[in-house]
Amino acid sequence: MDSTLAKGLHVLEFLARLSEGARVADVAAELGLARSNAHRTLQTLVQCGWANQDSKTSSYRASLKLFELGALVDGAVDLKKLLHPHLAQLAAATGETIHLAVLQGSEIIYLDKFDSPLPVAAYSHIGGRAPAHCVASGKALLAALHYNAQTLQTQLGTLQAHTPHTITDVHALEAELVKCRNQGWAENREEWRLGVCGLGVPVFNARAEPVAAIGMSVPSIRFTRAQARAMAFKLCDAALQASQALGFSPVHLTPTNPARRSR
Amino acid sequence: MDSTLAKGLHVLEFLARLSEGARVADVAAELGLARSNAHRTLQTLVQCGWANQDSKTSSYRASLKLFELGALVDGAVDLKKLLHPHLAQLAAATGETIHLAVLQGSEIIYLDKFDSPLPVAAYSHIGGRAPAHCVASGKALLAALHYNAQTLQTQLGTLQAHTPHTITDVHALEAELVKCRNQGWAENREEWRLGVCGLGVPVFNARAEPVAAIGMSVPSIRFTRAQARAMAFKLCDAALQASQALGFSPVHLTPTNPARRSR
DNA sequence: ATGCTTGTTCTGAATATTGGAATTCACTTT
DNA sequence: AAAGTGAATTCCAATATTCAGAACAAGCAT
Repeated sequence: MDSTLAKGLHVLEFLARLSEGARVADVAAELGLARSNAHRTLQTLVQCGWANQDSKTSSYRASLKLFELGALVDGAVDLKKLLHPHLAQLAAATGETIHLAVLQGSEIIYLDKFDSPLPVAAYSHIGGRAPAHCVASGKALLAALHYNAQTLQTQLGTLQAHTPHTITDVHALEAELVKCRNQGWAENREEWRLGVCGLGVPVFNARAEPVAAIGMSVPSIRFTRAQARAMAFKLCDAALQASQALGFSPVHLTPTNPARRSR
Repeated sequence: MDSTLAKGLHVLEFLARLSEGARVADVAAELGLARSNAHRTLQTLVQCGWANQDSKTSSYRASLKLFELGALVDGAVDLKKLLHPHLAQLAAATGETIHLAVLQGSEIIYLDKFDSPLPVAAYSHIGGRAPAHCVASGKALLAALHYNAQTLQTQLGTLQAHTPHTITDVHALEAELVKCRNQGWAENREEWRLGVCGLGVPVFNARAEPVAAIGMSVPSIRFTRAQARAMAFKLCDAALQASQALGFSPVHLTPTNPARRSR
């Protein structure tokens, strides 16, 4: 493994996550490097265009190259572009916070988001992450992937609790996912943040693979059983249309297909 | 300069710009590396989470880490978040394609975009770039920065022509920028893409520095003098409100301030 | 002025990287 | 089934690179 490259990537990530500029000493201290070492690494990042150096304070920050390339990453770019209008429509129809998420290891990453005009505890942003087992989008994707307890264990590791309602047992999670598949959508009842509930439905591509999930975040106040059902139906409709936008065709469904669901 | 880091960054950029996955041999050939060298570099990227390797085909592609960090880059994140609603409103009011851009060297980068429902030659996307001297957003920013011919020359280099209408002389560009400052907005009359015109107005932060531009792309068919003026007024209003959202205060304007403009 | 902090440059010593060859692997063809 | 192909991966000794500490420079506060 190229340690110089690994070190440079860590420095870049450190810069990106910092909103202010970082000085050489900051970087050296944070990553445990010699000052001279940190200095040369930062200079390399600047010369390659991945960071900028403020000419006055000589502090460094990540450049827009990261933004530019981030916007190009495959999987994000296509999904986001194709599904954006569907999310917009759903957001307009429901007035709730809607997001598009994909699974990455044990977490989901939000690719796109529409904020509700109504006051919601806004806790996610585009590019942000959340543990897959705590949120509706994540559970929808895990359910669609038909993971069993064994696979869940290896993919997610220990199920960390984030509220008293978080599911922390793999077998309980497996049972929950079965329920999701049966009812056609996933629910999150304050399992990630207290006061926030959610719904999630998977989106399938032309090969009927679950590639993303559409999620909705709702304050627990507005999340009665009847309201949840009504929202879930809208969400399922939107997700089906989104899947079709990706070339998914419901007629291909077989009894063993993860996308099968009844209403 | 850390050559290993530079090499790794090039590989990462290559992966990001590619929509399909790349094999070891592709990377090696493209960047002129030995296969074993390319292999280790790619493995390092995977281990650090910046790339994924397809377990079937063993091909590599950039991971969502790039997307995640790209969404965090300062300057992009704040501007985009704060100005998004203003762009949305403008897009809704005009029905034209609206974008938010910042200056980066000789080019502008699109931070945000609203597509027009009307048929437009859509040629830009979020994260995409365009030469600053050819587009209205770019000219608005250059004008707001009060660059003279000398500075323009060093910052932009040779002014490449992209259509017969592109301004390729620095002194002509300088004169054009004066005109922009006087009328309060910048225009692009098919200087970047034939058939596409545009308008651009700078957005200022609390220190009255031009930090971004709001632009509008319009097919040349709909771009008569009267229509352009009407749109430009709306654009100026939106840009002023956007500037105020960043803490800009028009009362601070002085006669020498770049933001001064009359209507 | 003087001392403190921080960025940058310089150096030999130590170490990681390099690229060609050998090996394994996954498929395809005979 | 066996051999053949093309690619990914592993190995290894030569070598070029990086490392860490010290020295230097520059800015700032005391």
